[in-house]
Parts: sequence; structure tokens; C-alpha cells
Amino acid sequence: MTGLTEHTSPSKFEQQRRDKRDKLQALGIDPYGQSITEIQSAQAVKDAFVDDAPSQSARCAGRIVLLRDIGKLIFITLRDSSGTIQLGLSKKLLGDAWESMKLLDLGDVVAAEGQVGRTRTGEITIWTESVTLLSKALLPPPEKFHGLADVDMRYRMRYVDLWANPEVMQRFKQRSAIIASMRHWLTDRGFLEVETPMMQTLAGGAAARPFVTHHNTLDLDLFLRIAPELFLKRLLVGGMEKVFEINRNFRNEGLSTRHNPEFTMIELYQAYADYTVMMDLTEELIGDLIRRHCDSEVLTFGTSSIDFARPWRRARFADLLRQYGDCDMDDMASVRQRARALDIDASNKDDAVVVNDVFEATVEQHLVNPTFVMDYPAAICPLTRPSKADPRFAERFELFIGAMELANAYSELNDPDAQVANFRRQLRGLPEDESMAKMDEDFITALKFGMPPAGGLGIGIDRLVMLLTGATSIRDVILFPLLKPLAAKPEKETTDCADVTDP
RNA sequence: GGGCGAUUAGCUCAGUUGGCAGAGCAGCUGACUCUUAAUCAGCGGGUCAUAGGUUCGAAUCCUAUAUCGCCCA
Repeated sequence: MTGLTEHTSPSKFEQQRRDKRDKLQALGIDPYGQSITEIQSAQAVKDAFVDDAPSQSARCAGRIVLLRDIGKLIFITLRDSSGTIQLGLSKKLLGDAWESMKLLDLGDVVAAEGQVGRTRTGEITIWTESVTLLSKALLPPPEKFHGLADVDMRYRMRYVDLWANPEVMQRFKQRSAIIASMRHWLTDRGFLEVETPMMQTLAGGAAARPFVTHHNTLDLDLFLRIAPELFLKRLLVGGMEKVFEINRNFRNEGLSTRHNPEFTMIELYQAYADYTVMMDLTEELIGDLIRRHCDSEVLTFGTSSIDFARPWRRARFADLLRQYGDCDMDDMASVRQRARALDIDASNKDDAVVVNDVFEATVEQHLVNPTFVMDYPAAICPLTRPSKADPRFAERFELFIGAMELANAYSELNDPDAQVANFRRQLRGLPEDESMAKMDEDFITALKFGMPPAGGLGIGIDRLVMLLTGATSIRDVILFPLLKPLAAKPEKETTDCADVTDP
């Protein structure tokens, strides 16, 4: 990928475009034009067009994505964020400006105004009376039919991908609309949107390794948050009864088609509720998003088809483990035997952890249609209220869709002494530096002031957008996913520069 | 971390059994006032990812490395 990313010595293509830019400047044209007003979107112009109506003028701005030069007539397909519109440039209409029109290239950003009409073949066209060059492109666009196909290059050069592949623009518009709907849905129901720290002195609220950073003047190591949970619960103590936050979390883990180290999550908390309320809320919220943003309740995701028809399946963790995992939580020997058969290292692990490992390896792949997995082993849920009926289980569910964990929710633990005991249990066996990072004394103090019982819910926004837009890689729903930097190119010999200045 | 696959012109891709490096788009020159991925004629464009090896001869076979993708952990 040298051409599109060439920064040092200009390629032959770049040099040709620089030459054209110089010619335009010689004609008195600013190749990087000024701001313009009263622009209409391409789609709006096409929507507003009425056949045979007199004098329909329009002004559009966008990027030249196709250019057909027929001698004294040029057709340009202009793309803006709404779509495309055709410009018709004729020598007759443009007069003295005609010469500069021949210096336009694919990729240039221009504004055009004129009368809207149709061509003989029926295409709605702006018969252009003036063109303003807004930005001369020095690098050539990708191939016009196939667009930019190299997956890595698309992520690295999203600024090209977005207009070279229109479905990419469409998907990110959908992402924005989905998140906006979610916000409205919650604020309409009395939820307050808040922002809590992303730089934390203790990274708590989830089991994940954090990123470390450093504050210079305080000479203080800080962690990027792995979850907003402990701060949002402090707000429950403070008297906010319904709160949510939509923002980034950072987990220092590997990358995959379902994992990006920074990802967007919504967490919400509702005082006086519990996990059953959260289950209903989740189903209604996501159901509403599907109604608004998808054509059908049955969505295609990769090779599978997901049926979102409600009500969604609700099943107990232990029952699913029996059904798909062929072992029984009440019979740990059977679970450990299953773990060995699955090549899971269970030797030094807690029973509950082994149970969870076997669950992940055997059950999750079967949970394609939306499924609430309820009542997790209490030992792996340190922030969750245990079930009153059977304290071995926690009042927690995870929602699985398309074999992915999409949401996680529970009845929040509000007993400060039980919370301290859970933290301590979690810390046993961890190395000193990690254990120091987990006991959040201030959070315990907050609980001692009294936190109302509450239901809490987290939904992975990126994964939700994947499901709703049919993207099987998380990188397709994150504008700039984390990528390894390209290896620095060795400095080229000076002869290279001599080459490109050749005529 | 493991397995499989990919890397060839600016972009998208062919390249047979190891025997002169190819096409389309883009670019340049010319023609063309109704095109729709415009068309037609001509021209230019390559460190075949990198480094070794085998061979008379390597894009092609072997080894290592790099990057990416998919699957698994």
C-alpha cells in the first residue's frame, strides 16, 4: 500500500495533479476554495425536482466520484453524504470557465450551481452555470467500481473508505441513529444521562486488565476505566434514581472480530428495581430499536438468521449447562470431567470459574436467537445480590444474541459488608499489584451511606450495532479501530526524488 | 499463542507443468454536446511483501521474517 499512503516523495499521479493545480492557480482559481452557503443535499435536490416546472435552481457540493468527458460536454457524478447527483457541464453554458473544467479530476471537491433538469435519458441533472473548486485532490481515488477493498487499508484510511464505499457511510449513519434512539428512549422514561471518570485511580467494576497511564504534575499512575459501574452506583447513593452513561471502556486484551480494546457501552441503573425489571427493559429497548432501524424482526448475521420475535427465551444458567454442556453444576466431578474433555485447564481454578469456562465452551455457540441466561453462580458475580431462594446463585442475567454476549445485568448488591467480603474473596490469589488496584474503599464508604436496591444493565453498543446492521466484524462498526502502526518505511534513496520530477 | 489462507501496476485482480510480467479501471495524447462503471484509437506504468535457498532458469518450489484476513485458544 504505497500509493495511497505516499507521504514522502510524490508519486507520478500526485505530480500530475500538482501540475494541474498549478495550472488552475495560473488561471486565477483558488484550488482550496472558501466556505459557501445555501448548499442543498444531492438527495434533497432530486426529491424536490418536478418535471416541467420552470426555473428550478440548485447548489450542491461534494466529491467528484465519476467523470465522463464527451468533448464539449462533461458529466460528473457528485457524491455528498446524502448520495449522488449528476452535474452536466457544457462549453456553451460555462463559456470562459470551460478551460478550467478540463482540469477537474476524480476526487476533487467542488460546488456547482445551475438549473435542474433531466437529460435525454431521464437522469436528474444540474445543468451547471458555475463551478467552485473547493479542494483539489492530490491523490487519486481508489478504483471506481470495486472501491477500496483491502480490509486493512479501509480501516487505516476510513476517510477514503467512507466515500469510496457508500455502504460504509450508511452503516455509520445507522450507528448514530441507533444510539440517538437509545438516548431518547431512556430520557423519555426519566433517565438522566451522566458522564463519569474514564481516568480512575482504581479500575473496578469488571474483571479485566486495565491500561495504565500517568499524570505528570501529580506524579500519579491512573487507569483507563474498564467499566463505569462503581461511579454510577455512587450516583444512586447520591439520589439519582435512573441514570445512564454511553461511553468508552478500555480493556487491555487481545483483538478479534468481536473485541476492540476500546469499545462503547451503555450502562444504566434504576433504583428500587431488580434484574427482572432490567430483563423487561432490555427486551423493550432492543425491540424498539429493531422496529425503528431494521426492516424485519428476522435479521441475517453472517451465516445465521436471528429471530427477534418476542418474548425472548429465558433460561437458567444451570439448565443450559445441563442441556448443551452435558454436565451438572450440582455434580462438580461431572463438570471437571467435561472441562478435561474440552482441554480446559481447570487444575488450580475455583469451581465456579471452571463451571463458567465449560459454559462458555459449550453453551454460548448455541445461543443464536436472543436468550436471557439467568442466575449465574454467585461466586463469579461479586457485585451482584445473591438470590434469596438459593444464595449459591446470583440475580444476574446475560443476554446472548448471535452467540455473542450482548448485555449483562443484575440486581445490585447494596450490603457494604457483603461487598467487602466479595472483594476480599476476589483478591485472594491475585498478585500484590493487582490486588491493590481492586479494593475500592471509597465505593464501600458510599455503600455504607446506603444505596437503594437497584437493577443495573450494560449493553455493548458496538456488538448491538453489528447485529442491527449485519456487520460480522466489530471493526466495521468502529470508525477507527485499533490497528498496529505500519512499520516505518526505510528512507528511500535520493534517486527516487529525481525519478518523480521527470516529465 | 496455534492452524489455514493472502501479499503481483495507483486501485481491483489473472498468471496453467518452473521458461519474455498480464487485464480492467485510473493516468497521459487524440476524437466526441445527452453520458450512466460513457465509447473509440494510441501511449506510458512492475523491488511479483522482505531476506535467503534450490535450479541453466523462480511471481511460481523450499526456509525464515513482516503485514493482513479467517478459524481456534
